[in-house]
Amino acid sequence: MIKIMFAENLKSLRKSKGLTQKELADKVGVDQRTISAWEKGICEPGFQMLAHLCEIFGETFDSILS
Amino acid sequence: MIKIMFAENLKSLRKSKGLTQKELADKVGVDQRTISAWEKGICEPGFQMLAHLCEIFGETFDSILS
DNA sequence: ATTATATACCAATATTTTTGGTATTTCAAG
DNA sequence: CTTGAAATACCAAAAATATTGGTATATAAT
Repeated sequence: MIKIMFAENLKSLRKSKGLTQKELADKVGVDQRTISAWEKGICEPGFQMLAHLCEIFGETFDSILS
Repeated sequence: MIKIMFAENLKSLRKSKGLTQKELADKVGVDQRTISAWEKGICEPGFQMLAHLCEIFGETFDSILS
């Protein structure tokens, strides 16, 4: 059973770009607390939003999910 | 704006394995109509389920989503 | 044509995600 | 230290999305 690493990956990618949760939230059009929830593994975005995040960070689906 | 091809990919992967919606549904533990909805782009599975589907079809996240 | 199997539709339910309001934490400046 | 501002997190309700019960329609084989 594969573990989805999205939460941790998102957090470290965001930090590596020097962005705050609020800044990333604005970029993708959600609230800062949504980013917080994603990073804490409370919930996850849909595919379209995931693609948007991949685009921003220059990552593939595979790298951001595993 | 990237188009997510999940719906079409899922359908063709399922057919390439010679599975019916019901058979795939049983494999992953959902109803046949859920598979139908995924294939018609009405809704989409979560990451864990997506990973399960990738595993079954021997595909990567990238190949199943793009 | 009849039966069996496969897929799709609608509407209600269940579940998940998102946010309003706010609390806590972090951290730099004095 | 203490203060103030920026960053992140918590709770509960709202909003949005996914799933399924009941059933209809379609596809295929005999």
